[in-house]
Amino acid sequence: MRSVDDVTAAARIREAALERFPRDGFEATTIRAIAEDAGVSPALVLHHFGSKAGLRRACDLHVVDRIRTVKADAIESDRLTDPDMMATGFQMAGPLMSYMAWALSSGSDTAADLFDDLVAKSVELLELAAKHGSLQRSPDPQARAAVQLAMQMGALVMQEHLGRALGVDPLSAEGVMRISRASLELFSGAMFAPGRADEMLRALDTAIENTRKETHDG
Amino acid sequence: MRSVDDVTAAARIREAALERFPRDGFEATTIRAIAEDAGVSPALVLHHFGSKAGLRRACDLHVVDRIRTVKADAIESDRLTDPDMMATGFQMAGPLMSYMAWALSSGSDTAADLFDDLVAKSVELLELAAKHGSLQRSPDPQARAAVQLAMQMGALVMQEHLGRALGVDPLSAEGVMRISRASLELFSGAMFAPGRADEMLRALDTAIENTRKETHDG
DNA sequence: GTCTATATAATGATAGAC
DNA sequence: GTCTATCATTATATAGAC
Repeated sequence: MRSVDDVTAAARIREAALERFPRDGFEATTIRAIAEDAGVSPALVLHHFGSKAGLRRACDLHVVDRIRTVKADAIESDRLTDPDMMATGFQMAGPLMSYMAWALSSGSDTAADLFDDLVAKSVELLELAAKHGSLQRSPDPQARAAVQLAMQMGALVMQEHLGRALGVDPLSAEGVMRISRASLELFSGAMFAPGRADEMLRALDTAIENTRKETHDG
Repeated sequence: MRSVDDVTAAARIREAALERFPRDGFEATTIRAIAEDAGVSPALVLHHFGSKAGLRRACDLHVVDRIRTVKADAIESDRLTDPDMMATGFQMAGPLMSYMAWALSSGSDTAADLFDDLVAKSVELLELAAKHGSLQRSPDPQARAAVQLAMQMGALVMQEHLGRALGVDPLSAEGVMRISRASLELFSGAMFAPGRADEMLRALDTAIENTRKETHDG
């Protein structure tokens, strides 16, 4: 029999750290504070995780592992509709993704590995969707996937500011809706006057081509 | 007569902090390290800025002030073409914007104020562009502007991962080009099959409408 | 597994000479 | 304005009892 508060001390410690690290930062978070949150002594934290760095590594691994599972399930079960993909960062595994975004922003190797894997997976899936005809191929699929993921994760890091600028809790139903809608609108090209986007894209491609020539000449 | 390295000690200290804070984090950066970078004693850092927090505040204010100036100039001189707006975070004031992105991600009030101002300014400019016909109005301009800015700033925070995933220095000419192009492609709707984006947008609007009804009923 | 007590090290900050 | 020397605090981490 195991109630909500009756998990092992190690798990409680990890959960406390999972909440504190992103909110206060790694250095600013003290073992003492985590111990108090978890209702244990500071020494027990070290006993279970060896060091503060060890605790962080355990948190990183835990989150990354759960995200991998969730993603694998989503892909398996074909629950990977496109609108979901856009809003995925703000829904579903909200806290999980928030931690992941923080981990990325503060230099976690474990999170970096997952980032690379997610980009690779996204490139694969995009290629699949292109074959199926629901999405269009990019001339630089790697860059498109990486930039999109960076933007999603980045927006997650900016949650606080997003919420304040919009006057809503970004994780509330209304917040998620407005942010999802705005994301989709941005990614749909609805912002541009018809034809304008393509025109700009071509201009940029020309500029890129010129740069490449210069590089090869010089 | 004033050579590059012969600026005032206070300025050297500030520049060192400007580089260290985003790279190592505020807490992880020691006054001693900054002092060494600037070639002065730790005590002089405190003498000029009062405290570590004071030094950070000085950095925040300095960066925010310079960004405000740059933005104002850009608007004044009409150098605010749309492709520039997209890539703005990665070009021009690269280091400036990188610091700003870090400041936002680590809870700077000063940076938060600028964020809000930039969103407001963007809403204004977008409305102007809509009148002029080069951009289209959004049903939720505030959300669109805020999400776009959050994504740009967020991508900046993710620079390191972007660079690694792409195999290029994200601030090199090639890196900026590829990232800019991918951004533009994403924001142009080129990813979606024709009609698909509008369809999804309508579906989301219906969902939002339903949520709103439920909220008013319940 | 969990605690109390403590060692050790590093940091922000101060005092005061020059 | 700039330094040297030092204080006071606080943090991680360890030792060892229960």
